[in-house]
Amino acid sequence: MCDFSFQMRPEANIMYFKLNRKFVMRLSRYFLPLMKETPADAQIISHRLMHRAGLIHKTSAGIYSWLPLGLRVLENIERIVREEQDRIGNHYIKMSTIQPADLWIESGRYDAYGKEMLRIKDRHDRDFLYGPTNEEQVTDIVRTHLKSYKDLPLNLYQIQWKFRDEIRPRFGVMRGREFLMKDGYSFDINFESAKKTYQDIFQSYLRTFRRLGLTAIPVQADSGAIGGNMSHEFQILAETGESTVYYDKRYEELANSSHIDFEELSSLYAVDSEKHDPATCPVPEDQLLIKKGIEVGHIFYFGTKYSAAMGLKVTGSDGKPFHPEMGSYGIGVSRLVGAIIEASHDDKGIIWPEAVAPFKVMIIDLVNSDDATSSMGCQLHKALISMGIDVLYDDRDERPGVKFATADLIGIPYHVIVGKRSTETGLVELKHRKTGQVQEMTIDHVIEKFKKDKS
RNA sequence: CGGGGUGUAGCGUAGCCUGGUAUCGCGCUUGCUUUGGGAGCAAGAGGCCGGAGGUUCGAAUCCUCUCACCCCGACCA
Repeated sequence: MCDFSFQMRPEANIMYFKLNRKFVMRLSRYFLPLMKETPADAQIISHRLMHRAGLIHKTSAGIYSWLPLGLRVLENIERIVREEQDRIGNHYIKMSTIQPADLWIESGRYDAYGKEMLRIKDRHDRDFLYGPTNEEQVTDIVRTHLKSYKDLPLNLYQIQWKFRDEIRPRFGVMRGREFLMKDGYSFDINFESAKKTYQDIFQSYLRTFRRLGLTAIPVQADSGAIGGNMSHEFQILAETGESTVYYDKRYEELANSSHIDFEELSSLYAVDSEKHDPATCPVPEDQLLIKKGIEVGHIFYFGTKYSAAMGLKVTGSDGKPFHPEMGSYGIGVSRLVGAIIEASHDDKGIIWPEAVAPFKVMIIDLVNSDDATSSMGCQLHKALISMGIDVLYDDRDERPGVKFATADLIGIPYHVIVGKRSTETGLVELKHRKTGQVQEMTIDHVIEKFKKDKS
């Protein structure tokens, strides 16, 4: 048993001490309901793995609760998305999930939205809805507080739960009815400024997805009556994707280059199967890639559609009121958890990209009963935690095979294996989940390695 | 919403056609042995068979209704 002198309640199934803002996570006390067998209703790999690895619990069709390990991933994604939003000067807000129907009647979408919208009545028989999206609501907020062109451009975003009563939810969190989404809304003084905003966000999205360990292909999407290239879907490539993406080979090199050029990227050919026409496709056949994609982001410019319908006006520099130009920008945060697994797994389980992994390191202590061995695991555990690294310590009384299988299944990027041999040689094994590479080294060496990683 | 299918212990399942109060595996509990890739033996705990009604001496099984869930299609971050 790993003895932390400052621990309060070793038996408690709670986080019980805090050091450098990291908590001790002993697997024997962690709430991680693993499953050897897959629930019969899970069809695709990410859904199965999410259940088996104890990430989620199904509440109802297309509605999930997030368990500790899954929530850590969800919040890591959320954090990265926020950091990238804040970096380009967008403002973080949180709108209510429940909205009055009146707002939607104003925009004309209350009837247009149909059964996908979850409609609710309160005790006074007034009509409300659980928000499927928030254009009306944000427009309402802005119209009451925004008065002058000097307040523009403005971009408000939130990360909030939404509900769309899909006819047929499927694929777990990838097509749920309740889902967590980053939705942002921009307000600009004119088209030129709106275009600049759009481009900034386009680039920011590519950076965001890259940080999440993904390659996203921005695919031209319908921009309705406005036309032009002012609507893009961001697709990440995975065999189980629902859409088929046709795109120029050059995308992959450009998307991975250090600087992102909007004009260059958006001029390349990338469309979905509906838009692809071999007759008019400008890309030679040997340079055209056809892959399955999962849509994880969608951005579009829609001009004054809502500002006009809902009477959002500000005073211009000429003293006259005008309707700001708007756009909206979504990232499917909860969907990304599934999408990342689709893009990154093997037959043993999940392989988390480091940036979103629930823990960075898993210490696999093979012989807990052995004092010397467990103290090696402990020593490392304490050292890594004090460095601010998230560590999950497998101190369970289980056989080695079970521990290895668990570590592989839940996909922690680095495994440190402390075994009987370690006490004799003073060496532990550092294993990289993704490559399977194993190196023997001393504990100090492991600590050094992660120190370097951090800097 | 149209078409197809499934509800039996926490999970995966047998039994249903041919009615007689439920099978097996995993997991869980206890003990002993084991310990570098999901251990072995032994002893246990756990199920008003999705729900309601009906047929019958008797229903997991047959009939009717209902609810939930899954798959294929059209829609969507």
